[in-house]
Amino acid sequence: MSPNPQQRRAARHRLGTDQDAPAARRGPSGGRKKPITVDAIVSTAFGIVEREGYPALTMRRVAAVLETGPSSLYAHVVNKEDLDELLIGRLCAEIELPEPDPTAWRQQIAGVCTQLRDQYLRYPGITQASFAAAPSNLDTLRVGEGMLAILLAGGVQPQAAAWAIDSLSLYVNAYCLEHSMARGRLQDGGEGWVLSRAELLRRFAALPDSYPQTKRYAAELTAGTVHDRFDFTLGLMVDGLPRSGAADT
Amino acid sequence: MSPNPQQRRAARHRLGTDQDAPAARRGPSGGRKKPITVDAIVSTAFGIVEREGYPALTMRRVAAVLETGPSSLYAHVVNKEDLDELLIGRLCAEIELPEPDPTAWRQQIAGVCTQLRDQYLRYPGITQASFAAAPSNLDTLRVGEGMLAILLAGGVQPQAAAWAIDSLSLYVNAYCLEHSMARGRLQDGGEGWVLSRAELLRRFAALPDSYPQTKRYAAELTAGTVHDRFDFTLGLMVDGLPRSGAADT
DNA sequence: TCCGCTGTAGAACAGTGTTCGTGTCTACTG
DNA sequence: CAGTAGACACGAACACTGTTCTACAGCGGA
Repeated sequence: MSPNPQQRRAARHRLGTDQDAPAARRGPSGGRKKPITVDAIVSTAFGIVEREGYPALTMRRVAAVLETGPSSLYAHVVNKEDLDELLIGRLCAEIELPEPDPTAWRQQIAGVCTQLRDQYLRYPGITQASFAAAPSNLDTLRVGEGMLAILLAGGVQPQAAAWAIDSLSLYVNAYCLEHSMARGRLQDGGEGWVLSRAELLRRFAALPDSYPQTKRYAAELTAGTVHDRFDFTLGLMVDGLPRSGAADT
Repeated sequence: MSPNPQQRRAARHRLGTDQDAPAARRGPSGGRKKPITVDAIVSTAFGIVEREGYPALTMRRVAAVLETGPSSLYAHVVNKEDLDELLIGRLCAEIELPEPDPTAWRQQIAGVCTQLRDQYLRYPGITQASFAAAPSNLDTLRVGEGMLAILLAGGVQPQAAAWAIDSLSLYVNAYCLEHSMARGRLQDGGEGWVLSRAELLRRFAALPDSYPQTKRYAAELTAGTVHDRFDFTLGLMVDGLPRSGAADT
């Protein structure tokens, strides 16, 4: 048997109970010291993204690290899209989901989101892969399940909880995407659109008078760490959720 | 004088009051019926995105529509990134900003967000450009100014208003990006990850027992139009904003 | 008239993802 | 033990992408 990458990928989306069937790797071929496996590909891919950012993650780059040609990867991976999916799968698999505690559901849901954020930011730009990936992956569904459990334990109405998970995931993704984009813009170009706070304030002050509010509240607009904004928005979304009773914290 | 594209782009970010200086186009060169202008480039780019989606927007494609070679574009546009910026600039310029009405600030802010959403969705995938673009564009700042004015008129605390604008813009972008990604996934592949609601329900039902909440609340998770979710999240973010008094609507 | 300048192109370069055909080796089979 | 089937690896190539270099056209001013 030993499935093609296509079959393997389809299995990852079939959402069945079949447990991945290690397929009893035949003998590793020939003179290679280390045979090429899906896991090895994903690991080196993570290394590249962590060191050089997501745009540097090309098939050729991965192949080069593995000391082979690009075509060799296609025996284990359907696509670059497939590789992306594997990446975010492994990333989601490392998220720790707490046992739902009705008295601490806010902290718990924020904790999961923060974990996601930190994982995404650790591999800058990888959120692009997350946006492109279909949401029917088992690993991503696992964290969705965890978040749903937390919200339900907190007494959030099921419909609101379901939609809120979507919104939260989407926001975390977008936040990290923007973050990594800004970072990327910093380190290459650097021709002056480094956006330090002082610089931003100066620019806002130089705006024409048709931007009165922006000029007046420039301080507020540029205030806070980026992570302050993250916490603020999370609070906004979580605190507004309709609950069906239960005591508040 | 007649500025290079580089200078023109820098001017767009300088945020000064200088009014773009039409630069009195010298004679259009030679045998062309229609000379290539920045505006023509942007317009054809919009056409391509509207018809074929953002991934089809390549320099060569634009040049081909203009019946010329790719290199001709670089006399008017610094980069593809620059072209992207011009696109989202024009897109933002077409957003209508209402006169702030303290009694209708919720509807007004939702209206602006919905306008943005519909513009983005009209040109599928163009949000990618929006994420990549630097936020120091005059046109994008204009809608930021408008949103800020609405929120302040509604009595929202300045700091919260400032941060909320960021969050809202980010969410609208992310929503549209996800939407267009899903749309794109539909029309190419189509090998079965069409995610109709019935199909999703079937898949959730087939999940292993380690996903109890997802299985139980599959109906809620798949409920609602995509736009219902949009409205829900907007409400979540807007209703939670701290106000400094003023009567509620 | 001539010079210079601006805008238009063609060809080419360095990348990208992906596929085809071919080799090479292991592991099972007769 | 010999032989074959099949998985694996790989080099070369294709069709793209953004971008740059170079030369060419025609109009302005001197």
